[in-house]
Amino acid sequence: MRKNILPRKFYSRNTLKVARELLGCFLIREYRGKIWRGMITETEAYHGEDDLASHASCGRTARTEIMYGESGCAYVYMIYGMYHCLNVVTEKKDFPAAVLIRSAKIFRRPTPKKTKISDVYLDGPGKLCKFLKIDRKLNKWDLTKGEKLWIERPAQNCAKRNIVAGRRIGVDYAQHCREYLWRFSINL
DNA sequence: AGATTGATCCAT
DNA sequence: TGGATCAATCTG
Repeated sequence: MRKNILPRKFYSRNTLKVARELLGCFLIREYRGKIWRGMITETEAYHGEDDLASHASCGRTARTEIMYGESGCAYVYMIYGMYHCLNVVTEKKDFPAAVLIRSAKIFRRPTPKKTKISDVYLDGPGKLCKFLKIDRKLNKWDLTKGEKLWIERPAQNCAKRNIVAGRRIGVDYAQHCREYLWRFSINL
């Protein structure tokens, strides 16, 4: 049981590689006795202090400290006063980086079982967190523990097929970094 | 294109 | 302590 949890060494690598390989992985949320399970379909990489789109571009603060911390932990922040965004910390300790989980397809029934109830496609980090009851209480949560919130390996590796790369969303202020093709998605 | 909404950060 | 800023979403 739960032997497919992504280990810390998965996260403790190059952020772009992690962002690509998270596509097709299963995001799992356990909350008040219920378990939601879904496939990650869209991610964005935020990598290093040189990345002007990253919160870490201004260095260490109380808020960004988590991005410098142990990989495999959640970085959850509130944005625009209304929404939360879920990120997973990557790279070695003291290098600030994370992958934003933007979209996922949430299964409303166990995967193999055919059902008339449609799955939920959560396109957008705010909607994703709202549906999965993810807020700042999960900031700094260790995703390798396999409790409350974790990620499991995909049935098949999507990294080598069907990945679309594009500009990151909402980072027009980030000068030349806005051009980076650091957003990755797979078509369902 | 505008309104919403609150944590964060830094200059007072 | 005040105000500008913001990796979003919905409405029209």
